[in-house]
This record gives sequence, structure tokens and C-alpha cells, in this order.
Amino acid sequence: MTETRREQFQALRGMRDILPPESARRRELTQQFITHCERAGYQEVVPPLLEDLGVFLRVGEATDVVTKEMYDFVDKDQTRIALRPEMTAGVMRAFVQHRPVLPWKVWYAGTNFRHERPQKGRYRMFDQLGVEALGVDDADLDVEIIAMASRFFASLGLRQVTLLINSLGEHEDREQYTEAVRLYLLAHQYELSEASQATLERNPLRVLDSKRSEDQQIIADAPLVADYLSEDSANHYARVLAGLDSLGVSYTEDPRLVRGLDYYRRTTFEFAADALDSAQNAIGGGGRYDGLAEAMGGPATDGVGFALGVDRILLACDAEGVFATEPTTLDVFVIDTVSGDAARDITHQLRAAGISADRRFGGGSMKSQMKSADRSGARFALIIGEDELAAHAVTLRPMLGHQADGEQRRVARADLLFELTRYSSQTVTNQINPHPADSASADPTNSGTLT
RNA sequence: GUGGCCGUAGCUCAGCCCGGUUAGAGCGCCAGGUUGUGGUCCUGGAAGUCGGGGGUUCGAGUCCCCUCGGUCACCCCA
Repeated sequence: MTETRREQFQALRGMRDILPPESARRRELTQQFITHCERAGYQEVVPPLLEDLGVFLRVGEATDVVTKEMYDFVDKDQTRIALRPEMTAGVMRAFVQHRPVLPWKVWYAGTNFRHERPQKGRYRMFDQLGVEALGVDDADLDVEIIAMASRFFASLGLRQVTLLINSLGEHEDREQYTEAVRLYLLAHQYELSEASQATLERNPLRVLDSKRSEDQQIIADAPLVADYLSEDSANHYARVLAGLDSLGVSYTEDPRLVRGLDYYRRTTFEFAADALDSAQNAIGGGGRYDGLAEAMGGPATDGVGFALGVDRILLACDAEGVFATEPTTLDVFVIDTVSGDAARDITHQLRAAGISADRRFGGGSMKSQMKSADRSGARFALIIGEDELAAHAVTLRPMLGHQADGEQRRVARADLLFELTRYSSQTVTNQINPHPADSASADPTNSGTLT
């Protein structure tokens, strides 16, 4: 008789459930992103969630993302594998493995894992949208993808997004510059914050990213990468900027922009949402990674790409009050105050005909069923009571007050489908969850009349 | 990973400083407001191991410790 208390589980730290209506909003966001990508000739690539640990080590031995934050473990066959902390490494591995025809322009939408201390806009499991374009050295490609991301943000309604851009130069340029920065910082080592001194030893460039106030003055006087760019790099960068100018994409040059993943060469950029706090205002970032394919054991191949953070984009949308969740809609909500037989059958038949329909289970009064209909967001309540049953008819009640929907009326069951499709051809559609309302895909035996 | 703040009904929160009868509110949910009709209004109702564990005390939501989770800053990055 003693009831043992069961432990209540909750989602793992840094991981959360995405419930309706937020789930629909995310899907819509992804949908819009895909539209932009495919319009520009990018196709989807779906790499595995798990890779050999080496795949990730190859792209960033010195980065926190792979050294400290990776979910890596020994598999049952003793191989060391990891949940991907980002998508580029896996896409590059796939590229090298399959050697697709160049140029290879792909987009992805996927989940990544990073074992960090969670915070708002920073979760251990998070989704990224991104593109990778391989096999093209042309600066215009940099422009293409930056413009694409920029347009995507704009299409969501975001206005306060700043594009920060910089060039880190070719491999050698970057090496020389890094050394210059290292020497400079070393000279001012004891003026730096303790944390930055530690960073200096591991990765001098990253010190330029420090947000600590005591570092700011020193950072401000650090050498500029622009002085270390080769002629080719400088030209490439100039053409990128010119291209952005030509397309009307505004940007801010940020000579301190280095970015966390170490594989970037030449162009690097970041999208900052000014409506968000600085801790999570990076809603996207990317750049060129011309040496990556080689590092992965493939042929030398140029590449550019970016990754956008779904959660942060949504956060930015919230902050700007745009891209609101669309209320869910339904064509018809079926109310049956008799036996429930009619609700069961008619709902099924409507769906077969491509009309979205729902109902309430377990009966209930007319009033309570109407409430459910209201809550469902349905355009019409379809009412079946004793009278309708006897008359082989239904009552159609418009719920949303659209003029085109007319007044409440009695419709013969034989005419119901015709009556409803008249409206569905106008605007009875569900924006979030579009259903194919074409009768071609509907069950032919049900496409005529409802009985 | 380091430090600060927070954790009470499904949600937003009051109560905690100054321990003491059945822990409250709004929203939401459910049911009614006579004959079959939602969105407004009125009435009633259900719903809380006061994040979890331990301690102090005659007595703890209220005090102490630990722990889990969230959040903010750093770090890092999307």
C-alpha cells in the first residue's frame, strides 16, 4: 500500500524540449532558410551525427570546441567517436570521401552537441543552419553566401543585424600575423588579464576576442591584420567588399574579428544581432577554409561556408518582435452531440478529401465542444445533432468572421464536400502546416460526396 | 570550467527578511449560468512532496548545508 515515489526525470542539462507552438516556428524558420538556399542552387547534405573523433580533431586541435566541449566516447568496438560539435567537419569528410563534381554547393540543417555550461542562447544540444560551397576560389562566391544569409535574416523581419567582416589572409599571412600579435601581446603580457595571459599561450589571436575591460586598451593598439595580407589576399578581400557594396549589403569591417574555429583563411565574417546581449549576439558566422579538404586527406580545395544558430536567431526575432508564431489553423472542427459516430466518420472523410479536420473525443456538451472548436482555430465548426442526423445534413458555422465564409447554414451531407472545397480554394489553408488540398492525391472513392 | 543571482499550482508571481492553525492571486484548465452554439461577462471546481536530500527546532515554504536545474557575467561560440 505504501506508494513509492518515482523519480521524476527531466531533460538533461542544457537540453530542452521544443513544444508547440515553438516547434512549428522553428520548422518555419528552417523552411525559409531552405528556400533561400535552393533558390541559389544549393542542395541538401545530411552527414551523420556521429563521426570518428579524428574528423573533428583534424579541424581544430587548438579550439575549445573540440578539446574541451566535445561529447566523445569509446564505442562498443573500442573506436573513439564523437557527437558532432559543428557541421563543417562532417561535410568536409563527406566531400573527401565521395569526391562530388565541383563546384559543390550544399546546405544543411542539423543538431550539434557541445558540453558547455548552458546559458540563454547557448545549449548543449542546438541546431544550426548552414551552407558550404567547395571548389571555387572566386571572391564572388564569398559575396554570394554572405548576401544569402543577409537576405535570409531580412526575410525574417530582422533589422538589427550587423555583418562584421575581416580577412585573415592566406595560411602564411595568418602565421606571420599571429606571430606579430603574439610578440606584441607578450610585450604587454603583465597588463593583460590573467585569463588572457593563458589564452595567449594557446592561441594568441583569440586574445583579440577578449571582452574583459582591462584588455581593451592593449587590444586596441595591437597589430592590424591588414598590414600582413599578401597581395592576393588583399585583392580577394577588396573584391568581396566591392561585391557587398554592389549588392547593397552593408557591413562593418572589424580587424579584430578572428573567430573560434581555427580553420578559417582569408574572408571571415560574423552576424551580430544588436538586439541581443553580447554573450549570445553571434547569430551566425563563417568564412573561407581553403585548407580544410587537404587537412581531411583530400585534394586541395577551396571552400567557403557559414553556420547560423537557430536558437539565437529566434531569440533575436523575439527581441525585435518579428517572425511571430503563426496560430495554428484548421479547416473544420467537427462537433457531434449525438453518438460520436458521425464525428468519427466525417472527420475521416474530410481528411481523405484533403481538408484538415479535427474533433473532440469523449463527447461533451454543445457548449464545451464549441469551445474546443474555438480553441482549435478552425475556420468552420461542423455541427451534427439529432436534427442534422435526421435530415442527413450538417450545420456549418463560420468561426472566424471572414465575410467570405457567410452565415451559419444547414448543408446536406451530400453537398458538404463541394461546399467546403469552394472555400478551401480561396483561403482555407494552413500556413504552418500546409496540407495538399489537391483532390488528385485524395482517395478517389471519397472525392465525390460524403455520405 | 570560474563567480553572482534565482527555483512556491500548467504559466507569471505574492508569501521567506521578523519560523507557528487547512500555502494564496492572476492567467490557463474543467463545469455551470434551464430549451442545441465559441470568442465577453458571472458563479463554482480541480490542481502544489513550496526543485530534491539532509540538518537546526516543540514546529520550516520561511534558517543552515549539500545537490539538481535555470539565469547573468567571464570563458567559448551558433
